[in-house]
Amino acid sequence: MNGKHLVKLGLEKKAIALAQTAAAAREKAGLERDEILSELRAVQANPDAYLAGGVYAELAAELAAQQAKRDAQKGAELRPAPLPYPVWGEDLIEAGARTQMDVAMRLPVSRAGALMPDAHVGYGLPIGGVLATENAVIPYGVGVDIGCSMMLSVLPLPPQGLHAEDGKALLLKHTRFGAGVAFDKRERADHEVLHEDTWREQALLRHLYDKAATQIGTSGSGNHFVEFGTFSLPQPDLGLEAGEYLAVLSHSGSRGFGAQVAGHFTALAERLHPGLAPEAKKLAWLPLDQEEGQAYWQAMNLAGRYALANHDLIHARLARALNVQPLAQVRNSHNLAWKQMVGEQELIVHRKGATPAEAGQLGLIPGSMADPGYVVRGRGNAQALGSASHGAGRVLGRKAAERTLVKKDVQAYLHERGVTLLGGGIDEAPQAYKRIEEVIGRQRDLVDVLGTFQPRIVRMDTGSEDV
DNA sequence: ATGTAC
Repeated sequence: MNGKHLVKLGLEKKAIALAQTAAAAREKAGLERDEILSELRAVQANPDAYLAGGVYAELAAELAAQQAKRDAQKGAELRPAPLPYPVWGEDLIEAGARTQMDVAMRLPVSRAGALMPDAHVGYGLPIGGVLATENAVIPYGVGVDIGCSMMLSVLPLPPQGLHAEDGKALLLKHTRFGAGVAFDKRERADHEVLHEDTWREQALLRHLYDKAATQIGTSGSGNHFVEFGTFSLPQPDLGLEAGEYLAVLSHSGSRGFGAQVAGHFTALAERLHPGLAPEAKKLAWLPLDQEEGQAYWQAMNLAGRYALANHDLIHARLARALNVQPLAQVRNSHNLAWKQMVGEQELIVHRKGATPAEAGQLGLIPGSMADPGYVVRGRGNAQALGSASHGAGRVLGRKAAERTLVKKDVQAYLHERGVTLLGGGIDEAPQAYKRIEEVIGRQRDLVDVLGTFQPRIVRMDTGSEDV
């Protein structure tokens, strides 16, 4: 018996060495070469039957591992063509976002999807993408800012009840912006989310608890904001009379805590799918029936609750400072995955920059620092998987905005609309966004508009170049 | 989006 006979069986290097050892033992036991080759074929055909023990056990283990790897590669193969998916506001969507959605719809775990009219390019799934998968959750299908969300508090005050200078002072005192920011220990608020047992159920969560506790109630950077403005309600709704109210609108996420959860599980998902095609690398998933998928699901939902807790504290501080109780509140997450019935099947519906819009569900779709936000009620459109856009969507990337836009034009835009801005970079200028009126106009079959919010006093993080 | 290290 020599290597050639084993190569002919189709064995690889490591398996050949193991087969040679086993074959030598069988020769010693007095078997002929043909008998041994026949035994080896039997091991190859069904390695699992030889795992328990005997001369072929090690070879069988190697062959079984190779088979498992081949199965995993095969399970990671993309479909040759994307499953079809509907698009809202196709004329508003750049080609790159379509290309990304096409790749997502070629994943073997994908079952349905939709693209919202604010869609633009992101990492993995495009922003404005909705993707339903079977027994799989994709960390980059949720996004880096897990649980990123909106909240509105309608206050029992007239819109003119707060002067710009007073509003500015309140925002400066009660909100915190910037990467890495936290409240001083003295000012730190508590929230029930910090008392959940969940934090103790994973090493990662235990590790991130202190960061989460120090950053709770803060707003972060990028497109996050807290603003006072005028809420206009043309018809009675939300338990309110029609009219105009002073209101607070916030956009915030899960801060450093969520970002680290996202980073950890994205890396884990990529390691689990080494055979995934390069264009789909950032769409690596975690099987929900395995430990890794369960762990992400638990951490993701905690980050979702934590993000909403941030809003709770922001709104509570401002309402308390004004000595009022909100008349009504609306909130929704727009970066998260949900278990949802799609047809007859329970699927994992990822919304990455998409507002849940099941029939009757309330949601908030902001425009920009100076454009109106919309308070909406979902229409439960099944083709959109019960979703709508999460905002206007970028028309210029951050760098393009910095290159193209001029401070003076942004200031004029703000002035025309009577908006006072604290912080805010040129990369967040209204001109960097699609026209929210058009984006809303493209999704009349997804949501009904019940009210609008016009920003008046806006706080954001200081951008690379201030406005 | 985060806040550190391609």
